Amino acid sequence: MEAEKLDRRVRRTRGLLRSALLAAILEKGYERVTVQDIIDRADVGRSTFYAHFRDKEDLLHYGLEELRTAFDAAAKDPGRSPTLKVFEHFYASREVWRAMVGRRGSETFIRYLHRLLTDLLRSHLQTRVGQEETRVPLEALVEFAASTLIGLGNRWWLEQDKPLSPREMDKLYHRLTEPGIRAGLRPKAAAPAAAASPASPTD
Amino acid sequence: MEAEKLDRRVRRTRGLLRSALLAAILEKGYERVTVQDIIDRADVGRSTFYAHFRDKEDLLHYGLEELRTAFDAAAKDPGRSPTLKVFEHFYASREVWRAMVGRRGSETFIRYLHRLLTDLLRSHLQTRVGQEETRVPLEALVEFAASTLIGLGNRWWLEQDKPLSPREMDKLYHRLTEPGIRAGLRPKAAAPAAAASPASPTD
DNA sequence: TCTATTACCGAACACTCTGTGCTAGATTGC
DNA sequence: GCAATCTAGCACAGAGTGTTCGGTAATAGA
Repeated sequence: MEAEKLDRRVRRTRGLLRSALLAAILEKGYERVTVQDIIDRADVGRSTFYAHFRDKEDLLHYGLEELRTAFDAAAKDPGRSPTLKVFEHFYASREVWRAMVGRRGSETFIRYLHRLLTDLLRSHLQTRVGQEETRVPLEALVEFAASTLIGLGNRWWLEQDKPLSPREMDKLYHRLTEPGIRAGLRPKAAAPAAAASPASPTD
Repeated sequence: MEAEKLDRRVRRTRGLLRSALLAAILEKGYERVTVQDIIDRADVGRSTFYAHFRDKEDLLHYGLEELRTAFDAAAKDPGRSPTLKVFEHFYASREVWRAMVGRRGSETFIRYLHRLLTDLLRSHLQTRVGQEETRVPLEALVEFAASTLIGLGNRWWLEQDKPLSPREMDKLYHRLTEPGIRAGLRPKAAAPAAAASPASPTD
């Protein structure tokens, strides 16, 4: 993307900083990591750090660029379930995700992730529903899908000793969310028979 | 609870600190509030603060005690939907909740809230399902219900200009989650007719 | 009302971290 | 090889944290 034409020293420095951040996160969790930690670990001068990044968060975003592009790609691929792609990402580097989202996780990061996922799911749901006016505001559905994805995916799934495979997880996710989303997406149709009791009419 | 037998000065100080924290949160968001802010606002000595609370977060928890007891009560009342109670709480002080959970919100706090809600929902689901072995691990369902409650309730609902009433919100919540929960709770029964496509042979 | 107890104040202190500025020296691209 | 660019290292001001301590008030209880 832009990684080619840079001075070798710059590539080196940024690379060092990125891995130092990652290592530090794994060790103590993002929130507790300080710029000091990072530059010590990377063995890079203080001023050098600030020559490249505004602060810790800036560096984080830089390190997460590939993630965003991966998600964007997933959103544009209409073929397969975008959530499976997400779960695969989670699974592939679960230690990192655990450190980022779990107990010692990072608020900043979760917020960032949340935004990525809402963007992803919004565009997915939008193509799915077309122009129809949905029974429930689309944004609510997006929020529903996204928070479940993070909650279930990170706060539950990855905390397990022996997590399900991404595919199974995706299946589980859909089993839980699909009915609700379907109900919400459906245009203004027959009497809903509300929620609590009957609940029968899936399709 | 324990508020009776305390020295009047102690009550005063803690009260001042609690409201100072609240005010500061409303103004700049929890994360940006410093101990300095709090004691300035409360006009209380620095050492006094630390005589009562370990840090900012400790004070927050103290200020949230009533919330916990309210939720505990809701959990023990088998009559009505516990989530409605929660939504009513949210609605009653939406400015605060917005400040705590919204844009400038606090992930520390969300984490805390998340725990409260998982406890609440776990006990609710548990009584509901009894001894049956559920199709989906109960913890996953709890997580599903809780993250949806926070996401939908705080990140979407309260951010609206003219939010639905708590009752409507509760209905919406159930419309989205009930089908999934039902599917997950159901013991190992007949062919599910699953979710997305066939997804058949689960186990 | 008196008194022993308890809580508060304020200021100082050591500490950690942040972000900026500057110069001398090393590496790089060409 | 040489000019351009990057890095190291250090010093600095500023903000915040959490602790300590002696003096001063307010309180509870008799």
